[in-house]
Amino acid sequence: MNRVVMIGRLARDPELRFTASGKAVATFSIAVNKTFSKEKQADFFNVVVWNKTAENCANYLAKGRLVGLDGRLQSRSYETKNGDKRYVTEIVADQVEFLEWGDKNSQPNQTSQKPKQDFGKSDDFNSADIDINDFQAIDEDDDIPF
Amino acid sequence: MNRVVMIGRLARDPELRFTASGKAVATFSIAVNKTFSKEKQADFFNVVVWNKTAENCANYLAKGRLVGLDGRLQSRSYETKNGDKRYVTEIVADQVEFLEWGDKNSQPNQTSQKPKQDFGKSDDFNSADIDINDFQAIDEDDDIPF
Amino acid sequence: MNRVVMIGRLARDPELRFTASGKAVATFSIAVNKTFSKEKQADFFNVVVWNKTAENCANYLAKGRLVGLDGRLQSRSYETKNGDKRYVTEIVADQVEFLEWGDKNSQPNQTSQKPKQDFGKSDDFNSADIDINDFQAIDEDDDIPF
Amino acid sequence: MNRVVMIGRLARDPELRFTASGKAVATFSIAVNKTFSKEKQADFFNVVVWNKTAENCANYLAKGRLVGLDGRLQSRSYETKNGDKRYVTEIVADQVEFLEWGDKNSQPNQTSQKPKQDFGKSDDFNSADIDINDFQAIDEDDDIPF
DNA sequence: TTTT
DNA sequence: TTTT
Repeated sequence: MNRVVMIGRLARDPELRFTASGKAVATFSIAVNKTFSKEKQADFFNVVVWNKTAENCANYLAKGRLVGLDGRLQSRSYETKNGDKRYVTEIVADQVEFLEWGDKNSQPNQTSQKPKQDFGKSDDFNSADIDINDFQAIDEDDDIPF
Repeated sequence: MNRVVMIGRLARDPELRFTASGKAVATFSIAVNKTFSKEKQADFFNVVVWNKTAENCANYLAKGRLVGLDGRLQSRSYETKNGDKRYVTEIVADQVEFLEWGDKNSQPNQTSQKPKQDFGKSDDFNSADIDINDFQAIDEDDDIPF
Repeated sequence: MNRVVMIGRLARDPELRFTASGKAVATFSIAVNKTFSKEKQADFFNVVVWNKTAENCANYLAKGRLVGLDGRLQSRSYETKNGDKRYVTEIVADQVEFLEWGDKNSQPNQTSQKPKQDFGKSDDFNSADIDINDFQAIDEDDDIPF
Repeated sequence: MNRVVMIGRLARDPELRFTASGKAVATFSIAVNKTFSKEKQADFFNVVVWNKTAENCANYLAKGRLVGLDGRLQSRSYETKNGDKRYVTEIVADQVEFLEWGDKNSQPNQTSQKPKQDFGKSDDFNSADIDINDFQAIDEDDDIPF
């Protein structure tokens, strides 16, 4: 069991890439305000999203937008250029709920018309077709993942 | 909102320290088996526990024991000796459920007599008395947190 | 371990009551859209909130508002007037995140000025001062809880 | 977003049934100890599990066994024989982690040999092939669901 | 490397 | 007894 649930704001625009096998991956980072602090501090986490949900994030999210995430935590290691191993902990979200709407470049507007399909709750996530090695494939071309 | 829930095994014995203000902090790392993999792979995460729960973890947990964790995710940055900033993401558990019992040095034994108090579900966690700066206090004396 | 996390809309205005010992309790129900359905169906759940968070809900939430909930699930039984036992499962939320703002009677408006204090993340929830019998106290005066 | 995570013990043996379309459904109830109580009280919840995970539960779980659940909360209504509507809230678990092993009739034994496949983390759950009407199909033949 |  |  490994479950992570968050509400936070994108700290930067999502970045969309594709694995060797053609799968979409979006990455972004999210700012989650700390509960127990008066002075507005936040925690920042890296988020990875796959498949159709990744494309929806790339098309409909932008820096500053509020989202709900449901997924799992993942640890990954990679080599720096000077050869040392670095460890990264990131959220792999299988559901991204859009809490503010608008297209990528407009101002967030919650009362704006949503697209016909509900992109916020992507039901196209199919755990069966996830290849755990796809992310390594990305690392081959592009060695600093974040 | 920021919630993390996991079941996994301690990858090393808990380490107990105390902040300047006398608060107990235990740290350990946890191995969580990946769901979608035949070859037994795991994700490893760092865990921080405070107060009485920290002491219970130090007294009753050891490498290999199975635990359930309920808490939040936290990001923290620290300086390496050569002055660059490094980012760490860790789980701050406010509840640790012991799923295998026995004292620190014995073999895990689930049917063994539990201690009179239920240490697994520590109800002494009081969010009000957490000082967000305590962890910095630790960093002053001891600069590589994990 | 017992954890529930949801995002949904209030299906009715919150109702605020006080226990014999003077503690505030708010109850409302929440509609959560089902993920795997084209025809917009929802699940409806009863929610209970205590203390200052209860008062904030009563003051700042209304039917239709979007909220994030973090809490636990609780089962409770009560007697009907004709003497049979009925079982209820409800969410006891210790954190309510307001995802749309405005006062109780205005239209939700996300870009509206928030109150100075952050009511959405109530940090006044103190598990230590919850008396598990308070809810029974309510039931004495008022025997159909929802 | 709708997420429920629990650790608890089966309060009765799982019951296995099949929908009209041949899908397996297991139902059982789970006892989860309340965190804030000295006198061992528990909350009881109904749990529904589908497909291969349902069959694994029926084969490997029994009253008293400890499990971790990860799923969502669902509300459902049904008619009593005398025609009034009754509302039920239950957990639909898409992952069941077996925390004590042994076959259905033996004593739980955590150190016993696990089956070759890991039944505890069922990776055969495929959201795409869930038919939201299957449960109604059950209700037709068998009108008191629990 | 950070959001309202 | 139900929300957008």
